[in-house]
Amino acid sequence: MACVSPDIVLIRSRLLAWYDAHARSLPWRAAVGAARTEPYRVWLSEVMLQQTTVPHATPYFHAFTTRWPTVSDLAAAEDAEVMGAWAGLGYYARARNLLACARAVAGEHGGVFPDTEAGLLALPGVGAYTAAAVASIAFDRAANVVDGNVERVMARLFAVETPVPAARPELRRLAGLFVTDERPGDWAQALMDLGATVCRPKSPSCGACPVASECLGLASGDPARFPLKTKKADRPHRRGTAYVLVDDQGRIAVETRPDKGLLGGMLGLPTSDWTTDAPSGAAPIDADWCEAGAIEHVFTHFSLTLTVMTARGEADGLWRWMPVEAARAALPTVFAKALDRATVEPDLFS
DNA sequence: TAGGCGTGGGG
DNA sequence: TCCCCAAGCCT
Repeated sequence: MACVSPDIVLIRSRLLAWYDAHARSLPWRAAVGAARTEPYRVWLSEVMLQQTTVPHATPYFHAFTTRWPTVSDLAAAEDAEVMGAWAGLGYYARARNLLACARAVAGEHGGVFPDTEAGLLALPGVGAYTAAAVASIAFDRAANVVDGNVERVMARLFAVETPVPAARPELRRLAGLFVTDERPGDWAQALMDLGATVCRPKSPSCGACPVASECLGLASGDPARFPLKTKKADRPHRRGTAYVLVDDQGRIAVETRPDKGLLGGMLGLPTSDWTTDAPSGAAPIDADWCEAGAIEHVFTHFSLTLTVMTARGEADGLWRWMPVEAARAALPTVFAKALDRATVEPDLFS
């Protein structure tokens, strides 16, 4: 009864038929039967969706496409505008590369995206996945689109026992078995929709899966076991201090962080180093500092306890001073939390 | 190449 | 509460 080997052709036809009936309606996706989505919108959505959920990315997609309707509009934007608009979405190197890519398209390609996988791959912030996704979805080119969803679907269909990340080359090879010139963009999106809605990481709904009969993982009795993973190291903890310095006009001291590294290129509060040991170092300026408490924040590779100090001060030339509402909107989440904590201090902004 | 790089939601 | 994780890319 259980299949011995997944039938590639059968899986393709079943999954494309399932996609025709069950494709998700997403803001960056053309309606069924409509013209293809513009490359700009495909690219923008793909970058926003890197390691990011659809609900989180969606309002940002609307904000960006409203404010910058074309790639040339985006290319002409100020760095600080784009970084501020990205605040809260995370992985801020994406925003720096987004702008660099828009400017490359506007400046070196006449405002038109390259229409080949190789051409796309040469752009900043466009890796193997995004190049393949844009080539297939926007330009209808056959491409092997492999993201986390596709890896999971392949690992289950073929019951791959090698754990990731070691299994990645094999999972990519398996995904490549399905790539043809027939509806390449729909195939890529069908596979990702299946992974997102049916072949989910936890509790997959195999009863709703159009290719369950071909799945060796299901036949094994425990499809959720795939893909196997190697255990990752524990996350270290760091401590630091952030400073909220307020002048008599309700503005706060801020800085633009260096382009490289954590929160690179983003607006930030004055801060100590964040270290494994107890926080050390002097305040950025001499003032009557008051401790407003602490906030907890978790980054990808460490967690952080940030003590928040507040003081009134005079505007000077050492810091940039920004109205608190404007700063709040443009700060990455860790600093927005710290600022919110500071506002519990009575009279700080009065 | 393995590690740096955010955030918020769900089990 | 904690752990996992979501359409990766860069160095």
